[in-house]
Amino acid sequence: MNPSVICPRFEKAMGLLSQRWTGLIIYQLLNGSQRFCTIESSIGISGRLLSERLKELEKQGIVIREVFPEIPVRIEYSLTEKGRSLQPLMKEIEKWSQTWLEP
Amino acid sequence: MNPSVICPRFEKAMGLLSQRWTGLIIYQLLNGSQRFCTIESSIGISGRLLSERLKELEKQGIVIREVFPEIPVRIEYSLTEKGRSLQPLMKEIEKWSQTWLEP
DNA sequence: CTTTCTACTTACTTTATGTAAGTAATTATA
DNA sequence: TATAATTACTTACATAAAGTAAGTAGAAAG
Repeated sequence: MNPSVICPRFEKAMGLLSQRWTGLIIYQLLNGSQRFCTIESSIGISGRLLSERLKELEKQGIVIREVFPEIPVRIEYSLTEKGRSLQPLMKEIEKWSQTWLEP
Repeated sequence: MNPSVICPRFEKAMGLLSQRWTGLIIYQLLNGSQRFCTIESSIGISGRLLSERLKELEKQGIVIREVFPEIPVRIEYSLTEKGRSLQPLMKEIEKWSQTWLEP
């Protein structure tokens, strides 16, 4: 692998999006904060990877994990401002897919 | 893996974008048609994967491969209309990355 | 006649993803 | 009371995808 010539920020963004499940998790969270098992069943990811991805997205400042100390505890994941700012991008993907892909 | 509840077209589009290198190849080809080795060195992908990705993108109708029977032969890859229609999406990624990521 | 270039392919290693089961705390059901 | 279910994970292992390096074939250049 040779060094690339493309803008490093763009490459980084692509690196994020090109990780499996990352885009779908963000897309799903654009509907509002959600619990682990809700995300899991809505996009069909396994717990193992969802856990891994959410940690990574938290580290990137895209997702926040909130613990509500009720009984039983409730844990919710939601988008930060940085995460929500991905909405126009997601809309573009939606638009393109409606125009150019079959279901 | 459970069945997902997300729009299948959106999922398909995400599946495309979330394959490593695919986005960068398309981004690169938005600058105009290019030869194998040019794409290879501009994004830093290996020949093995570039070959694989270009075949897939051709199958998806996003890229066309053209052979110019000169001596020596010249082979160029370019975007179809479907491929070029990804430009607004790419611009959004660019925009987001400029605002929210560090290089 | 050996090296270089282009557009690949093949063989092999490493990393990522998928699958299944397990855990701990709590709650619901028979 | 015992058993099953729920939530938010983790662990262990199998398979698939990606990375690395070398090879190939045809042509041209030194």
